[in-house]
Amino acid sequence: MINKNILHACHEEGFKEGEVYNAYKVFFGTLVSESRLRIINLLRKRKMNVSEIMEELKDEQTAVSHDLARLRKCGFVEVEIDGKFRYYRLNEKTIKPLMDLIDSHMSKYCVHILRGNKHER
Amino acid sequence: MINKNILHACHEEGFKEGEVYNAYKVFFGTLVSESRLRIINLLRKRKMNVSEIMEELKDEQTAVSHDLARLRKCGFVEVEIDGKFRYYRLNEKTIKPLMDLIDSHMSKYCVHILRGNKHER
DNA sequence: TAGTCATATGATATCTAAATACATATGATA
DNA sequence: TATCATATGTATTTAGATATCATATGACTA
Repeated sequence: MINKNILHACHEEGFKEGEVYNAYKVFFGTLVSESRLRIINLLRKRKMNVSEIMEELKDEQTAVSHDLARLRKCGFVEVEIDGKFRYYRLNEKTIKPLMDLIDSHMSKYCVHILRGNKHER
Repeated sequence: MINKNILHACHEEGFKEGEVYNAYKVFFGTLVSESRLRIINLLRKRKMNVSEIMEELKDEQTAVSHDLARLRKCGFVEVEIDGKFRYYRLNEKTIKPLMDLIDSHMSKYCVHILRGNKHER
């Protein structure tokens, strides 16, 4: 079920317009982070536990856990507990297709963004 | 054509890994702005010129133009010049389906984000 | 059951980047 | 040439993110 409008998504839940926009800000803000993008990118291949992610990214445990907390909060990833390990997987339903779409967009506009052009009148 | 990986998008263009992630940061950073989200939301309905957008959002001309410049740069919108007016339309190919996907994601997770839950163990 | 491994959470300080505001430029039309 | 519609440049303020450190928890292990 696709919503016609950003606001429809949460309005029914009783949130005000400004609050809904805040949720979108938190959601997109989650992606304005190289380390979180790297995690997402890793998880596109397979599920991984925290130690594996740390190893791949050569990053600190607290940093990785903080990033994962934010990703979880926004529904980018899901956790699966396996003994003392926690395996993270990408949200297949929405985030996987989302990232595919964005990659396809970026394959066209990445260059434009990086070159910093303002106009092409 | 869908890319398997964030990096594939721009690697062929000769950009380094860090640069590619920067482009993604700029892209998503564009969406961490209530005013820009409002503009996108407006343009989902129909194309509009700058004055019309100003009127709808009750915002200053310079503010709106700055926002539009950023949206243009990242490929969210396209311009169509009509005399002294400039009509903006949403990028139909990628951004429209993208926003639909995100809305559908948010209809599920918006509440979770707004409540600020960290965990649901 | 104490220890340790895997992971999460909290708090704060620093740094970056974004919103704001103001000045000015440009291109089209009347 | 004056005015309308819009774009661009830049400095200031301010919010938000990253980094770091300290600590907590839950599970397994000797």
